[in-house]
Amino acid sequence: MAKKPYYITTAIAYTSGKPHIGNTYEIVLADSIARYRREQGFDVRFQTGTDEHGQKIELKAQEAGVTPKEFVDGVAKEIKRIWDLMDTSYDKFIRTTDADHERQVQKIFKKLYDQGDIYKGYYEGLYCTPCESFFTESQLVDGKCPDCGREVQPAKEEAYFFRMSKYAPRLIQYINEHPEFIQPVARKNEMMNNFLLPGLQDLCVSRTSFKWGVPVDFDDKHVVYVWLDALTNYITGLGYDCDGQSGELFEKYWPADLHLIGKDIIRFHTIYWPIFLMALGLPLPKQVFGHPWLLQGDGKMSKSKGNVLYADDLAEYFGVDAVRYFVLHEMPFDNDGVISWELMVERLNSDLANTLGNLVNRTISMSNKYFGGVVESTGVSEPVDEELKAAALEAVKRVDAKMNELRVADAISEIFTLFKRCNKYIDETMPWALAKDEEKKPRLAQVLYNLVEGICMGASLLESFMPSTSKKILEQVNGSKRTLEEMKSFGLYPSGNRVTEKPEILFARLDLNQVLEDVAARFGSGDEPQEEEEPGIDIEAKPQVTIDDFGKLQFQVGQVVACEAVKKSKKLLCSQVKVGSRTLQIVSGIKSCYSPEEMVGKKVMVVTNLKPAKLAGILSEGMLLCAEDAEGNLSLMTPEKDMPSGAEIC
RNA sequence: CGCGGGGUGGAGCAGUUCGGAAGCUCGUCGGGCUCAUAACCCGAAGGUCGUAGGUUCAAAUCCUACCCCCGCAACCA
Repeated sequence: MAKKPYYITTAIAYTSGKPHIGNTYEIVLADSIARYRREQGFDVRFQTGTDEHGQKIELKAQEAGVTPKEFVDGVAKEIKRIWDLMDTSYDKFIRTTDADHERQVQKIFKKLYDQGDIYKGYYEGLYCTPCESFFTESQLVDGKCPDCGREVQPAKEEAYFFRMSKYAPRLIQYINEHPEFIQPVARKNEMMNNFLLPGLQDLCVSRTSFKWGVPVDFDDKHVVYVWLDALTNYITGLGYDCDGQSGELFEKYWPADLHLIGKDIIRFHTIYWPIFLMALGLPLPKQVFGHPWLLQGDGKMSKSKGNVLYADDLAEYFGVDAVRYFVLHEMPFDNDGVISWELMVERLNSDLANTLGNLVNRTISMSNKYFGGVVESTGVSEPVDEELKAAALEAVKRVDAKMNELRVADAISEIFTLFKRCNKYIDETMPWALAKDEEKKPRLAQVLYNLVEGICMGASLLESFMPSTSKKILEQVNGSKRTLEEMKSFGLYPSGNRVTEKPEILFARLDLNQVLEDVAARFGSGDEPQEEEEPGIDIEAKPQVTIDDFGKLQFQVGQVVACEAVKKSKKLLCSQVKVGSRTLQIVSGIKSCYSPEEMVGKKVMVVTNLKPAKLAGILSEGMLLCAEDAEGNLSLMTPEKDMPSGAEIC
């Protein structure tokens, strides 16, 4: 019987920088699903890759002083390295700069244009010529350019648009008829109510403002903008050809069974992507799962304790499988998960070292101690054996059920429930007591056999999530990896097999305080500022100015006489600042670091000749000067000795 | 009234769709055991389920109002 195809994709990673643990989570999650589907007997194709075009990359490359292509080559290589390090079993790593992808994007664009779904129009807005940027009415500050403060003119930029509205009714119908299409279901209403039902806007699918993209081949001023380029990777990666010359892979694997993406881009995958596909006359993917995010600890402890987490750093510290376990286990199904050093150490010690590692270790030790490593089934059973057996068989079913719902974290928990049951079984049967009585040796043998069997089944189930750990355990107990089919029965371990003589510690316990010290030493300065080696921060350099330029600015000491939070704003405080005989109203984005109460009475450094502007609807007549560190912490500049309000700073 | 997510024992979470005895993991405390990685097993303490109303025989769950936290958007002059 031919295997059923199963096509799973991750979102392609944007090559603007090194992926952190949150990005890595997605590929590991996809990998565990892909591996499990293979277990279930599907012919799986698993695709991931990188999204490499766009203005941001053009800029980043410029800053780095390399060509965009050189820039993305470097980042893509890094991303691939991390995906490989994490032991992910993808079949295809597509890059949007791949020649065949680019060519196909052009053809698709042309086809959609020819059939009237894409039309040339104008992107209208208010344009600031020096900044080369469009703004909407609401973005303007005081009717001026928010970046430079100059006048803006209504202007049009030529652009191609996709006629979304044409397909909206069909999509609405599709979504209603396929309740499983958008996962988790809660997101479905969000999409319907916010975008589809109010009426879809046509989507701008080209840009002329930057060059780093797939050129529109019949109009070379334009490059294809983001979504038509990025989303189509799912089909171009299979060798789709819109002239009907698609390859075998495409015929076999499309439509995709699962697009695994972050919840932030659900809209693009459940609205624009299906509509593009409809326009191409292709079937829609069966399911889009917008997974939640993995957050890094709480904001406060973040960077100072080295909280910018990268998969490779973590893997080096904990091991690849431990990191896979952390991200898979900490991520609930539809809520954001948290990851922090404390939590990782807790999981490592309690689940991986204590429950699993120690179970394997003690079982092998006993086999060696009592039977020279030989594991034999003697058939001397007791009722308690049935409970262990049931737990093992039950675990297989439960894992399967959870995986079919994509509840990966729950599936792993089921496996660990089995390991815990094994530990309990040891206490119930007390092998060390049996060992004291020569007549009970056959019973003792059976107990150990049952344990080894339970471990084999657990280890086999673990393969999708922690592949190398699974392998290591099976090697140590000298068992073979079971298929799901084989795991319908308990007792397949070959009686008389010999376990390893020296069990290797699978996961060593770590001391939390030691870890935190290491982390502080490695990644950050820790809580106590280390005077001798404060790294300092570099910021983007601005062009040199003359003394005359400088002279245009007026700085004075001011005293805050009143201060209140600006309503409807999360960052702004509005202060009344006495400068000499004047009182200026100044709005500043410092609410995160200063309360209105503590502001009152402070002597501060003020730019007093700045042209007034409105912020959040409130007039601001100056600017309070602050120092800002890399984490966004602010410190007001105040005179080192007491100075009267109005004193000039020069 | 910008959009969205969330508030459940010390920590992290499940449970809320479709009301029906507050659960899991970790931590703490007590006990057991000694094969094992100071591990494993058992037990206990600990919660006004954000607040205030309402519906109901019954509310963590449904309704109303409000408070707080977190992302994003917009202003961070």
